[in-house]
Amino acid sequence: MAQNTASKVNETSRSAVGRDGVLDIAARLFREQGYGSVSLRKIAEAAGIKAGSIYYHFGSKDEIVAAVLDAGIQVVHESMRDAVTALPADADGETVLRAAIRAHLRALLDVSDYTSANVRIFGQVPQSVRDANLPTRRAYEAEWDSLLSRLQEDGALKQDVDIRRLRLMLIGALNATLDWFDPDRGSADALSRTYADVFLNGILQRQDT
Amino acid sequence: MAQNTASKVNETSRSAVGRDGVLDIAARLFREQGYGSVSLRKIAEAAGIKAGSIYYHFGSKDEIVAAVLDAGIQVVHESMRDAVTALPADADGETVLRAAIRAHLRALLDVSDYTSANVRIFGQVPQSVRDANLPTRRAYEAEWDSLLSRLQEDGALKQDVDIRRLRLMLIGALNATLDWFDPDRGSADALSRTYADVFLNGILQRQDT
DNA sequence: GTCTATACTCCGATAGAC
DNA sequence: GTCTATCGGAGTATAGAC
Repeated sequence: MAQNTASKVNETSRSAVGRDGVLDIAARLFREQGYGSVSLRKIAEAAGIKAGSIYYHFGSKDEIVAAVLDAGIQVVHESMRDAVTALPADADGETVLRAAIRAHLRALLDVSDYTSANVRIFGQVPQSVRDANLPTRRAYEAEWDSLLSRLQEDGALKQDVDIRRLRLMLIGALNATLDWFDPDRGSADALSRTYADVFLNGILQRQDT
Repeated sequence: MAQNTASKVNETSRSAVGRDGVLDIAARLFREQGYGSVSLRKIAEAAGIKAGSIYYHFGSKDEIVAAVLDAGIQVVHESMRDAVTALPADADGETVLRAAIRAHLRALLDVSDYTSANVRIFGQVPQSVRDANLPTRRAYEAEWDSLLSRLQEDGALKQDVDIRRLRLMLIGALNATLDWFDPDRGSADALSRTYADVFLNGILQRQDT
């Protein structure tokens, strides 16, 4: 986010932040403190402006939150899709799934305040804001369902697992890392390997060695 | 919770709720609506009393939330420990783990507004309230670590998985069901079986059939 | 134990000057 | 684009009657 619109940069006022800057700051605060604890006054203070000035850029607090939520899904969606697309066309199912898991965790834990803010505050925002975010979410969920279905049809995944439920389990497990992930105890990439190991092969010691 | 203290029941005022009743209602509202959306006025209204009357039973809103959070962990802790203790002494690792998973999901999804409220609002409450809940949480986490370590020492679990990380992954995955679980699509017990299947054996189609 | 009444704080939002 | 000033509402909490 906050990619500079290089056009029409010659304006009179040189705000240190601008609309995208306010969004960046809001996303960071929402990720750090949750929805209820972040007031427009806090956002404004962190942005170096006054609360009333926020309304030049946004019509309401809901509008800010909605923008943060949508961007959060878009970032992780593109991250996941790009990671899978970048693989060789003949990559096997395990490789594909590992890449998707790594991309999701990277966006969530390393890259994006927007994605982590979305995961953290989605359950705290007003119903109308949640509803507005749903189409974007559905698209990302469909991407996962499509990927998992393909792997199952190729015979890489067990036939008896329901795709929707598997996606809910997988994304839910990955998103839960936000509550305890500590980069000092290991990178997001290393964590993604552990998740892939567990989901792919389980934790039971197998007798057939 | 709200177990009636059968002693000294002969009092003058016959409140329909009492302290435990207020707690029950608060837990349900927190589970349904989250922390920020539930005011003392809402709790009082649901309890059939006025907001000011809450302060006869509790010193502050934080005190209510803290009581709900502690009870939530205690319920799921006892549920899990009882389920494991009730097994035959010679139950194998897989059986033990399945029982623990089922007990956790039952408490979360079927039985207790306190447990579900805890999972839902823990990340939304003031830091001081979170801190107050930590000892109770640590005890439950230690119960899981003890169980998982025992299974690993018995050779039931793979040797290369870190117990703490495994516990975080497992509890996180189970708790995440709260966001999407729908009893119309299958029972909590059935869901617990799917989680056990995935965590124990993974989702990869195995060639050694 | 519950009521009414109220103090105090903070919030989202608006109006108008610059 | 940002400022100051302010409105109306809702929140937690307290005091004192019953």
